[in-house]
Amino acid sequence: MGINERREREKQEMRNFILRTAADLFTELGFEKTSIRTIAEKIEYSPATIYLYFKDKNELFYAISQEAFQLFFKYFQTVSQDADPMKRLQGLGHIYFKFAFENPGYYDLMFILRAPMDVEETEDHWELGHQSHSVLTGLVNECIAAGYFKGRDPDVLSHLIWSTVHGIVSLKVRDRMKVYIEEERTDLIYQSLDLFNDILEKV
Amino acid sequence: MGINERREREKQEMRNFILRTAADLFTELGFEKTSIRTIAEKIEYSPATIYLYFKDKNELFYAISQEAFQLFFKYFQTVSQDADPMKRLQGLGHIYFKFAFENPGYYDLMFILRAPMDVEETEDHWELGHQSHSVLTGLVNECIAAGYFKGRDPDVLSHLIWSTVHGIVSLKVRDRMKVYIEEERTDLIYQSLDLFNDILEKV
Amino acid sequence: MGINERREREKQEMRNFILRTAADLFTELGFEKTSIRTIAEKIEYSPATIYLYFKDKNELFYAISQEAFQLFFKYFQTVSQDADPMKRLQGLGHIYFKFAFENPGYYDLMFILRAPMDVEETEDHWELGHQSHSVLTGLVNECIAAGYFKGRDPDVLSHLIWSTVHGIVSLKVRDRMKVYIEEERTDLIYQSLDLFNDILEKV
Amino acid sequence: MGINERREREKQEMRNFILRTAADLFTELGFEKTSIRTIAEKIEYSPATIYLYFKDKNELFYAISQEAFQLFFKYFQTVSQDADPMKRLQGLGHIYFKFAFENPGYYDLMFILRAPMDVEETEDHWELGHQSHSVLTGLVNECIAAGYFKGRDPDVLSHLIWSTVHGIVSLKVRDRMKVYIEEERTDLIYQSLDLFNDILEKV
DNA sequence: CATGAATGAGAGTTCATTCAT
DNA sequence: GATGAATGAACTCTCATTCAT
Repeated sequence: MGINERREREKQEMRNFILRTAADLFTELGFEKTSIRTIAEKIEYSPATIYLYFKDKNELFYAISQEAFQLFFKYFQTVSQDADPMKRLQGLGHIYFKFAFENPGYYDLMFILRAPMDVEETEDHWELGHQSHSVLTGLVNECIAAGYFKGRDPDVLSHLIWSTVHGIVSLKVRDRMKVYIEEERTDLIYQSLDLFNDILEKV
Repeated sequence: MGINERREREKQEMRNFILRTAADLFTELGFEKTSIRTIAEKIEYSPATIYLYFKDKNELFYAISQEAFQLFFKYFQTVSQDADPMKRLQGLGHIYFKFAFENPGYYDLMFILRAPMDVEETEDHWELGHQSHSVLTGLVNECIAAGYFKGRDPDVLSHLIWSTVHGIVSLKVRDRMKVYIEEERTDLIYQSLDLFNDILEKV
Repeated sequence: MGINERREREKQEMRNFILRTAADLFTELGFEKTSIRTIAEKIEYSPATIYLYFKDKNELFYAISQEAFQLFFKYFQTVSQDADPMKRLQGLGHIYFKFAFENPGYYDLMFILRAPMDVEETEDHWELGHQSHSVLTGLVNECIAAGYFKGRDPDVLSHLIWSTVHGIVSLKVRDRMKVYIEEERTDLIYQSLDLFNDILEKV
Repeated sequence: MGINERREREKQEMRNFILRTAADLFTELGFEKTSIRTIAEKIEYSPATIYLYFKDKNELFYAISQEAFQLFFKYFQTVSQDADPMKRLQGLGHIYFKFAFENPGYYDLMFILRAPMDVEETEDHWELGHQSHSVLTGLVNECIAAGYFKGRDPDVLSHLIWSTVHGIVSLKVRDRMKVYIEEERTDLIYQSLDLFNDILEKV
């Protein structure tokens, strides 16, 4: 058993190693331009080796996506402990930004990329996505319980909030801010978020 | 003369035909996965034919993009004549939606796709984009002049507004609304927009 | 009749026009890189037009070759009228150089290019080549009659002479003089020819 | 170790196999008309395989060229040990012929083909060519030291000698001896060389 | 477990050539 | 007589994937 366990562990480590490297490359080069060979070169193994750990590029893609959602969820756990749920909700936007700008490759994968979704795995694949989303809806509901958002539908609220932060992030990530002066773009992003958080209190 | 005119017209029609088809395919498959061959097959011509109308894949991409921005701008012209600029601004969101959902391929190309921007054309290429954007900033400024958005920065406002509608649209277009019940998604989108428009008055 | 004649004449003129242009391009770009389209563009006609005057690229190639040999022969006619055949023979080398360096494209075609010789025309195609060559052999024989080249075979002599000048020219034309200092190359060529001519008298 | 050695050897053999085949095809069809596909077909491998051994068509070309110059240099090493440098110089011509007619593909590549020299390697690429050439200039200088070639410039001499043998070889290799009777061509070549060698003593 | 070797399929692109008008 | 439109065949090159060792 001990031997088998160690083997299993080593196998997992290798898998993770590949995963991390692939994720880095996705971030650096984008999905389409990241080839199995590129990954193989970076991990200093042969392309064939990758196929020992992942059935094909698709499975690799899903595994990375899984990783991404896990990390995303971890970021969400760091939400402030403030008594006021509105404060926490406002902080969540900043956490979202942090994740997106620290892991643009993951973000792309999770929320923008039109990926090969032709596999069945879809069910449990979104599991972690749901969990993260329920952090948001949870906060929205807490806000409502605390007297905010009077008369508003929580689903609509969560959707609007998500859409807004996603919109800000994805215009940036996909380089669509050319109408704004280059030096001011980063500022603009945070000002927009702050403005939105401001408004949130008045909704 | 008549002959030449007809020829010219036919040539333009063919060009448009290719353009439309390519845009559809770009939408369906993404830029990288849309090959000249795929387009050729769909229009039932040989790949070489496409090169009679476009220098290379890049030029084709730009032409589509150009078309897209033109159409986008046309949509923007239909903004209501309401005396209250806030009403007009609120209407603009609906127009934006209309464009996006009636032309999802174009939308993708314009605001989501990571495209080969390695060409020099960049200057005039974004011209129409700028024009459309200034419709938005124009309305925001009018609103300010009319007493709305007191104390707010117009650039931040326009960026937030754009980001929000873009966020709503792109989550939909890129199929990232799986956390919401399928039948309610469309409703949700419009409710979010209405909620946002609502809020706008209070900013 | 008059009409037909004029038509025939015009047709010949067009043919020649194409021929000249093609020859220029061959000189400029080399055989392989000269496409029908390139030629068409330069003459400002459509590619299809060229096929009205030449069956295919091969025939065009042969026609140019024909032209080249004609011109070559013309150059040879300018050989000096010196009483001493040795002087005339020595002058022929310079004429050969003149042709080669004034018409490097032709020279390539005639003496270097591995051309599509898959056609039957071969018989009369070399006719003019033979004529030019017999100018050389004629002079060699005259030299022998005048007492030069005692005990030497005229065929061997003519072949050696031709080979030598061709060797000098083709090393230059095909850019194989890199071992010699760039500025001295042209000089070297003429000095070698002069040296060879010098030697010739002592053979 | 033994395994790795064998693998390495096999890899080299494959590389050489491709190299030889490509050289043959370059000879037969010229550089431009020799496609990767043609080579692949001839070696009965897929086109992609060639890219495992050579980065691209250019590198393949350079590798062949390299090989060719190496072999050429080896031939030159076999020059006779005769005390009289003139004898050795005269022998060099025969060695040159031997190389050229035993390796016409290589010869073509080295001294005739208009190849894509757009790469930077040019410096060390001609290294071996220079070395071979200095064998020639060395002999010429020895001859001068021994009292031959009185009053002649060594550079001009070496250039003339090279040009002459190159001229003979390249008229043959490029099939331009149609003016001479087929059966006598080979003889003619050697007679011209002998005649030239003869003359050399009198220069 | 790891990989070197190989490949089929497909990418963008160019070109000589044809043919209806 | 001239050509616009079209194409089949060819090009170089890349990539995910397989398999014997």
